[in-house]
Amino acid sequence: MIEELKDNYGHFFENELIEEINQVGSFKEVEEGFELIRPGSYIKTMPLIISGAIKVLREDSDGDELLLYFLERGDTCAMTLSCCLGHHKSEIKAIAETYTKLVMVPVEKMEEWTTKYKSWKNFVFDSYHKRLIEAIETIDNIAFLKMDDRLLKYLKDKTKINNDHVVYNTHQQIAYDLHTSRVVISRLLKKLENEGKVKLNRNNIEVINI
Amino acid sequence: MIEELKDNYGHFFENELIEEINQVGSFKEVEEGFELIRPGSYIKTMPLIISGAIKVLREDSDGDELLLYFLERGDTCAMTLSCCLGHHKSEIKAIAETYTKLVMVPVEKMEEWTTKYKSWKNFVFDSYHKRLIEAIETIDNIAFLKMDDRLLKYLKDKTKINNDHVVYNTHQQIAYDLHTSRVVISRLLKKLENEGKVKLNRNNIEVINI
DNA sequence: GCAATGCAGTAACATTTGTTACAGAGTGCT
DNA sequence: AGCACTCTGTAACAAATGTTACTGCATTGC
Repeated sequence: MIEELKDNYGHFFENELIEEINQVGSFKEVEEGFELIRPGSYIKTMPLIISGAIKVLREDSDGDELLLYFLERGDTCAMTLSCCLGHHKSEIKAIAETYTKLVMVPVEKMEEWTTKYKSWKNFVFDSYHKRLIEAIETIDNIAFLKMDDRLLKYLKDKTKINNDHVVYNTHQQIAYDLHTSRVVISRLLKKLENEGKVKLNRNNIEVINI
Repeated sequence: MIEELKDNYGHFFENELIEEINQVGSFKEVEEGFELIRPGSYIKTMPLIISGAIKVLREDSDGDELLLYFLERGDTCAMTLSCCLGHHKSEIKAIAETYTKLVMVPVEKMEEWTTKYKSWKNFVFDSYHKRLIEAIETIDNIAFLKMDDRLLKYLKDKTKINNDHVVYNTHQQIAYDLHTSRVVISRLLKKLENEGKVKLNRNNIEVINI
């Protein structure tokens, strides 16, 4: 585990901190679709992502969903951070987007380290900043973009995150993430296909040129 | 100034910190409508709000606006925080919603204090958490609510922030905040009036029962 | 092979939101 | 009073999005 920590967090963290993470953290591998965080739960460990990707969703009281953003290697979940440090409930849901490797760090340590290691404190501040920016970007998208542009952006993000120009999703799944209906997504995808930007297959979408 | 600091931040901060804020901070009073932060600018001082309210907006490249949230007594601007600590550009615009009293703290101190005072570090973490939550609530509103509910929520927030059941705004101003058109707001307000929830006057809206 | 199931395509329609245009009422100024 | 200006109300229309219903195709399991 220590090698993977060094590779992914070595430029942020001092060696001592890496060693400490290695001692108290537990290594975890999860399959695609694994639910890491459910809304309303209290969180006792914090994930540091080694590889893979996690998608973070907002869920409203009716169970309607909306994709907030993706987390990647080197990221951590700011909501978990603030839940741990502030002892609040989770407001979000996190699901493994791909097969993902994580190191889980217990809450108590996190707080201790914000005093002990400057690099950890900065990492925490930086994570907050990034998540705040991403939340605001999500607001931009919903508020200023129409559904066709949001769909395009979604496809772009997916291909980037998964490093694959084919998006293995049904129209229904995309509709959930963007909080709209399957019919709307099918309609817009068809339009994109006619424009030569994607090729539609069963259960996947080839992104050609966007 | 020190009395006002003690009254508003005394429960968070140690006396020494209060004293230090008093020494290095500068007191500032701004009129309603004063632009505190403009997007793209670098920020060199951080505001602590003593009294009044500030509205924080997102602006897109076309100059379209969207209200993100209000800040009140005891709050600070998380975006300023992260801009200062991370030395990024501002992504938002902040305007005094009412006559507002502030203490402006220079950036250098802010960073120093995160190490020196535990209460300051926690205040910073807590501010981040609150802003992240509010950004996510804004996402909820835009994504899950229709315009009529968003308008209702806006009126509620305004009456609360200004502590006045009359909202002194033109329909056009509300339309800017909610990123829609004046006609839409007029239409929906008329509907609310017919439902007995508001009373419409020239340049103001009496909130009756929402 | 055949039934059951899930997925995608499409039409027809409803609703919500945005746009344009214009009228009238209130306000402030001279 | 007369004028310019801003604000609000309203109609008529356009566009975007959401809903329902039905079709056929591919896959799976029997």
